[in-house]
Amino acid sequence: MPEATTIRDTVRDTVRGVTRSSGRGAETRERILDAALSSFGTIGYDGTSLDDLANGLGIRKQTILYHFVSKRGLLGAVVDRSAADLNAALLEVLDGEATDWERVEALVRSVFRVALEQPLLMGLLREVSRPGSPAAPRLKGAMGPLMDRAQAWMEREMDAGRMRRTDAQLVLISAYSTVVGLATEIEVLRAAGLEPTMRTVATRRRELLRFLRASLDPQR
Amino acid sequence: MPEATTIRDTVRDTVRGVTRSSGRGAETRERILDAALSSFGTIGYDGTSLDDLANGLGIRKQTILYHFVSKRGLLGAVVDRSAADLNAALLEVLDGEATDWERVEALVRSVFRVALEQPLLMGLLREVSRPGSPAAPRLKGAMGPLMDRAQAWMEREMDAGRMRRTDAQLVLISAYSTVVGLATEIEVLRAAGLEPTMRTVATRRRELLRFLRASLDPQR
DNA sequence: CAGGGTACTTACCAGATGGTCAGGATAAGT
DNA sequence: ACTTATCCTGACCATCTGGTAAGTACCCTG
Repeated sequence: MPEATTIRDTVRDTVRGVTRSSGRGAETRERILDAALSSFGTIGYDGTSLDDLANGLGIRKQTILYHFVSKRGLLGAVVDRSAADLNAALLEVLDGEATDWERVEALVRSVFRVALEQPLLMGLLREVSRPGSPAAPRLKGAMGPLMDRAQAWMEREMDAGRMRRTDAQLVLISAYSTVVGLATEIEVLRAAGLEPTMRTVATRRRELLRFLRASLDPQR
Repeated sequence: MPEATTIRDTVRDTVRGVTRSSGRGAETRERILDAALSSFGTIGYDGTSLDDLANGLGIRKQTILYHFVSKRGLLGAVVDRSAADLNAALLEVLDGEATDWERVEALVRSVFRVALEQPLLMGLLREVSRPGSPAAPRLKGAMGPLMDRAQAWMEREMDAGRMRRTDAQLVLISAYSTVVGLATEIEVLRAAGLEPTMRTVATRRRELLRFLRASLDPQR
């Protein structure tokens, strides 16, 4: 479509103007990350083309490559930033004053809040937790320390008798995949023409909490 | 890599011999479907190239296109066959003599058995239940009738007072995404270096049954 | 044995993809 | 005014993509 050139240039110049008037450089980087997260999380990594991504932003593909070196680099950066977001949400709780079961509940609520506020992030998580995903090791690297910390905390609780003794890692993975499954469920609901309600999510959360309680609560 | 030609030709001729000596035609079709299921289910539709698929089978890409016309056609055929497998497993139960709650339990067990025996199928399900997947409508078309039938049965049960009155479709979707989530969990477990045990799966199944019981059992 | 259908292949292609390279514009430092 | 670093772009490219066209080898049937 050759006649689109005018429009494209207009868009580009507009964006340019905006970019230039406010802070430089870093802003473009963030916009690329946002768009990439959205695209990776919905149509997937392989389904995302740098050209399309750039066009959607009124930018040339080379700009993306300038900031992130390669498509993989972009994926890595997206994963890193998303993992950092998740980390921040969880650390807030882990550093909070809630203890014992309250803390577990606070963690679950925190994760579900993130899942609701940033559905794109869940989409990315699902895309990335696929076997053979090029970013799987990256995610593991970014989320691993937090997982280790959570696991260590759980094991301390077990030693102190405040938690029932089980395989902490297994429980964590179960919880993780429940949350990712929630993302799947929401998408399937949408595909079936049903808008996901608060009730669906709340049900899942209640289930997860019950599962955790059954696994961890020493009283039961 | 020009020197690979010799090897490739050798492979091709060997395969040719095998193909020709035993049953013809239809066998190749099935082999392609198997490989495609595996590839779509793991690295995804976009990540799968017809050339790679063909090379893995010692076949030319055009053979695939001969049998399935296009890449989409191949995906459609894979989805159809997989849906037929699932349908068969479920119909066996739906046509069986189990009634009421026993039937629900039998259905769940049946699905989990399929999930364990054919993990690839679960991978495909996950790939396909992604929003915007090119095969989503196809899957809906293939599985829809069964879902409708299950839903209708549930509503009859509700009318008869043998099931608690709830949104049947919602419950079905919940159950569906639990199973797909199971696939995710198994994969994440593998990524974490843990072999999924029978216990993990059994736990999930128990949870799903409890959820269903809580939703459907009129006694509770 | 001629003819037609089936299964598969070689040869080829247009378009898209990720990526390279050599700049151009702008702001900041000297 | 000159340099330098940052940010972004146009031109270009090798490779891979799904897909088409034109065969070839084989089997079955009349």
